[in-house]
Amino acid sequence: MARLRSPEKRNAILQAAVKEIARVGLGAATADIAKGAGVASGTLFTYFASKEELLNELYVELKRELYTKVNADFPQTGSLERRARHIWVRLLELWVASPEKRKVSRQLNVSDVITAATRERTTPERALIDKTLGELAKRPSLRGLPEGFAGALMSAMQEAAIEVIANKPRQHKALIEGSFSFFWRAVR
Amino acid sequence: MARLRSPEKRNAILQAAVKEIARVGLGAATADIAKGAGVASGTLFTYFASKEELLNELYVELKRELYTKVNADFPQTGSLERRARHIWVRLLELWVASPEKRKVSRQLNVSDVITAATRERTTPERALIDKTLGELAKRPSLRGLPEGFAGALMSAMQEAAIEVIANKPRQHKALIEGSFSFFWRAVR
Amino acid sequence: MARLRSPEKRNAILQAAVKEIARVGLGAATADIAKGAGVASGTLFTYFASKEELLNELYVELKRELYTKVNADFPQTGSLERRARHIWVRLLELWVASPEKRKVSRQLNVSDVITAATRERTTPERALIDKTLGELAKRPSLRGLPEGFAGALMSAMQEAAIEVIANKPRQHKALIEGSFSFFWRAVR
Amino acid sequence: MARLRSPEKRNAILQAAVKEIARVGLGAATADIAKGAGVASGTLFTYFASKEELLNELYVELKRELYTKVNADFPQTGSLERRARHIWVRLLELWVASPEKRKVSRQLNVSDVITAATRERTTPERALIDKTLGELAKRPSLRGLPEGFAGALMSAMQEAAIEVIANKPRQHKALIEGSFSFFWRAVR
DNA sequence: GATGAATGAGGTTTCATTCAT
DNA sequence: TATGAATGAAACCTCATTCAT
Repeated sequence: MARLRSPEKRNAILQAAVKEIARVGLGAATADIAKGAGVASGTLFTYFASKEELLNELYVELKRELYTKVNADFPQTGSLERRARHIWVRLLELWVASPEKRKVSRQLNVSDVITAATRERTTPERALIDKTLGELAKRPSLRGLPEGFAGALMSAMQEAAIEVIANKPRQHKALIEGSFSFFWRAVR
Repeated sequence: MARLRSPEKRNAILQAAVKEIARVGLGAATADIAKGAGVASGTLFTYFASKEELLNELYVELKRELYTKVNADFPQTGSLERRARHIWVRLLELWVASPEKRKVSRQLNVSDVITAATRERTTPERALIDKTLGELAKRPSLRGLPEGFAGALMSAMQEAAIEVIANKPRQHKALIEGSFSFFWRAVR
Repeated sequence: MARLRSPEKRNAILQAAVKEIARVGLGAATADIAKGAGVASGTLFTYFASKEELLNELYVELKRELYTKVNADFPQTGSLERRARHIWVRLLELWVASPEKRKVSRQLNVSDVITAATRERTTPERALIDKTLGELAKRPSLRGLPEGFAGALMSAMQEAAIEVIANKPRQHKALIEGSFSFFWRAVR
Repeated sequence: MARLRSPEKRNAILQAAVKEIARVGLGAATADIAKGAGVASGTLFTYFASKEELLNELYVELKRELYTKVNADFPQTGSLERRARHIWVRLLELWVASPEKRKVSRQLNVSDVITAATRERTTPERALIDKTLGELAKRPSLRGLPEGFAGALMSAMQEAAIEVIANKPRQHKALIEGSFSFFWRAVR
């Protein structure tokens, strides 16, 4: 048997990609990513057929990690507010903890490299979030606005929050709570 | 940059940059932008010292155009709601009308090419908007949250709105109004 | 190269090489050839020390197969014409039957990968053919022209014939016969 | 006005391509070709959009040069034999004079890089040759054999001749004449 | 000032070959 | 022996920028 493709190496490449892209943008050279991962430049392409594929896999990995952590100890039987707060708090905490990953996520989001198929791959992990968002969308405050608005809204408001929180990391706990209060005031 | 010979040519280049960047991202080749503007590839560099400068100038130009149109017939003596609605409606209308410009703005925003100095250059034109946002920030609903949150919030919620409106261009008037109602409900 | 474990695997690699080279030229990747042969990419190098060696072995194999089939039921005691016709017909039939092999042979012939030593390795199998060609060269029509011309001539005229026959596979029997008549008219 | 694309540079690249391809085959690196032509590696691509295009242009250039020289002082009113001999002699003389070009031509011919469209581009220059070949094809010796056979035949027999002549450059005049005699004996 | 050919570093990707398993 | 991941040198091509015209 030959050496097997190791998940460690794959992860090292993905991590190095986060670092490099956070530093120089999506134009990050695959050679630099490989070097950052401690593998030869060609090795990257045994794990990802092309830079495009690497970027798409990175997107999935980043989202999955996020959603997995949100899903852990999710208060499924809790009130709508409790569930919404859980999502809000978890996501913001994660973003505060890994600003690089958030930065990369944003770059991937606005670029056109991420295919629709790739985006779909993350839907299973989003089930709990989507269900909560769905309930939110039926609230009187959002009725009449198109489906999808609730989700876009939450993301957007979190973006706003994180932007501000990033500048005041000391108070992040309070700001996360405060921003949720505002959000909840709006949608409830 | 020295004084420029032909503002028309400069504008042609900026317009072509919007088209190209909307099409292929920030990696757009300066040669293609020049061709799109109907000038020689070298000419671009007599108007902009480097691609980086072109991008920064484009950012300023885009923001200025936006703010200028918001400032026109701004209801300075109107109520806070009236002024907030004016800003909301104008910005969303402009984005609906020029999706390419919005796409490019977003790309420029998340990338690191735009310097702090460049961002500051747009503050004068933002005076009326900032004043209104400042008043908004003092509302009870936003009190306790850091300065800047109101602005970030508005942008964010508009992002959410535009995302949804872009898919239903027919109903854009109603959706702009509906999304403002929601926004106002939250902050008032 | 040491003695080889599995002649089947060796043959599979050579066959796959024919397929791949016919498809994409001499630049065919060894990894693709290995895959086509159903072996691992590294395995190829236990049978052939290098790609160059593989190509040289392939050349020999192709020629040997050709000559072996020509030598089978060779009319050794027949007239010069009979023997010449036998060679002519057999070779053209084989080429018609395996266009891929012929294509590969041609590519190998014009490239510089095939060494003189390799070419020499096929001489034993060419004995009958060379003897016939030698007799041909002594004909009045070819006298005065250098040794080797007869052989080059036959190959060349067959090339011309096959080129045309390839486009009319239905009539190949008649065309093989017709082209031989012409050839014989020339040299007899 | 900027520097204009210079035919000299284009020719230098084509010549360098001949040298390099004759030396190492069609796998010749574009960078080496550029260096051989005394231009920067990128410059090659302002004259030829891709290596493929370079190869196709090279094919045309090589054929045109050949045919132009054959067409010069072509004995249009001469007998069929005279015209055939003219073609035969001229082509072989040119091949003897430029073995590198002939080698490259052969490589291009057997590879699949040359498109049908490219081949067609050389037909105008082939008019005189084709007309002569057409008359040849109507000779009793070739009647019954498909159209195109005469041309393929001449090329092929010349290939055979050149193969032999290349080894005896001293006697090339005599061998060219001798080989034509043989050819003519066959078709007349 | 305007032009666009020239430059060459740098980008992604391929591939023959090696070698740990 | 067989495997296929790992390697890194090239390969082709792009592109921001310069500069002769």
